[in-house]
Amino acid sequence: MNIASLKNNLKAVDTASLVDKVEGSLVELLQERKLKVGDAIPKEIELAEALGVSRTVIREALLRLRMMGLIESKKKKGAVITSPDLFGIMSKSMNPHVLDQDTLREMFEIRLVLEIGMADFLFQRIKKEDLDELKEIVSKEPPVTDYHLFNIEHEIAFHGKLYEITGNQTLKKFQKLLLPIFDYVHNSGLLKKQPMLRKFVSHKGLVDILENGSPELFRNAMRNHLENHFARLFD
Amino acid sequence: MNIASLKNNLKAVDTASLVDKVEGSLVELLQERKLKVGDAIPKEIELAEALGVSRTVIREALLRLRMMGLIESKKKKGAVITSPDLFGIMSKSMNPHVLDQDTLREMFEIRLVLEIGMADFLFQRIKKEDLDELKEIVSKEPPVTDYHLFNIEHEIAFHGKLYEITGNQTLKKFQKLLLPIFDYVHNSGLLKKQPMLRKFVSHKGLVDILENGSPELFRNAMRNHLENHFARLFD
DNA sequence: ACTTTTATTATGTCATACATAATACATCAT
DNA sequence: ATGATGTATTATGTATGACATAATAAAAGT
Repeated sequence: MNIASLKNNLKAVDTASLVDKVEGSLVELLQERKLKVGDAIPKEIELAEALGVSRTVIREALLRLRMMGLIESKKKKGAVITSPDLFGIMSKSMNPHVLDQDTLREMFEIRLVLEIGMADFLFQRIKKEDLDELKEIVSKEPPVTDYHLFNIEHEIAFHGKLYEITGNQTLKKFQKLLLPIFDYVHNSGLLKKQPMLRKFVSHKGLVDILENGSPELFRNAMRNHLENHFARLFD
Repeated sequence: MNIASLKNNLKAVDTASLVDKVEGSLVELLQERKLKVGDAIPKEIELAEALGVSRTVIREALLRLRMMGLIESKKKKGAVITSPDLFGIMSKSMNPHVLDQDTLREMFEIRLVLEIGMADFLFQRIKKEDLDELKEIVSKEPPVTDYHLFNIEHEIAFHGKLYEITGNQTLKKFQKLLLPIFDYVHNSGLLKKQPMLRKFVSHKGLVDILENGSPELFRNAMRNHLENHFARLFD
């Protein structure tokens, strides 16, 4: 009898650890019973007895759920269900020092993709107050000097506001996550050369288009605005 | 003495739990010593003794690192350092049934942003073989019927290939992550109405532009191609 | 009625023992 | 000697029991 036929007859005994199984059971519990956010789940000991495993295993499984953002546990109240914050989880391992260079560069690229691609949502959801705030930010724009090719904080204020305008909280969180990466990549020797000082479409130019232009115009303008970054990636 | 002045004098005793501290120490250890991927880290007992805490605490901290994708632990070999897979981590909690509706809709939106914004990377990195493959995919495009507004598998094949062409692995993983979400959102009653059957720029049209056009043209074409989805969000 | 003290409770931490899987080493038959 | 088979070792996985600690509720005191 060869290996292949064995595989067919022996049907893979599950190699999953106890914790794995318990984790599965708990996740099921959460989504089946349609528990509302804020509801408490049973105590560790109760779970241990109900599932017939030790509290150790329950605790490890709960820890996993906690890391996934599915629950939060407080000292006395036990654990309560929470709505998972996807990027909050990622932010844990989003440490520039532990990511390899390829990944860092790719995150850098994704930021560019997002800002060019978000145009339609900007135009769909921008309000008058947003426009005013953008103008306010632009009016405070510091001059470009030789030492500081651009002012990081001002960049963050402007571009961050754009993410906010999209009305997409998840996207906004993503951006917050990308910030340290962007900073790191920009300053490390990861990319080919220092950006040129040539100015392309300015922040003010972008605002003008937001006020009077179209998504199409904005996409192209943003692409142009980010030219220095693209140049460092492509040239 | 009021609260404010207290805050200044008492300098925030760290409320972090033991596990929190140990986790921090371990992360430091990983990034300071510049350990290569595949290197083994000390055994649990050694760590426990070195840091002066119980093995329980060490284990919980290690579990966190494992969930962050920083290490992998095997039965005998102890734990080895791995390069964290950001989206692999997220995929753990990326279960449509545990995410709230707003988040789901926002993930849906992000997909649209990405596909419109990725144009420059497509043009920069596409190879002749990629173009051939895209043409091959398009040639097998099933006809549109009343029952199936579009064939999901074909959609995935085509758009997935685009992500692949960007050469951005992280982006590609992101897309894989988004797939079940997209499917779920599309089929659930989350969005306003069924997409219309009107055809806009086709897959073939997109390929033509990839061959002879420019990033600008592609962005606009993709925006048009996705019009049905946008309509469901905006109308 | 309001503050302070005490008791309760569920998670956090510790210690120890044993189970289990992966590996290395020793053994044996040919 | 070689290759298969058994045995020992080792580090993680699981179980158990105990105590610490923080948050809450209940009781006591003014």
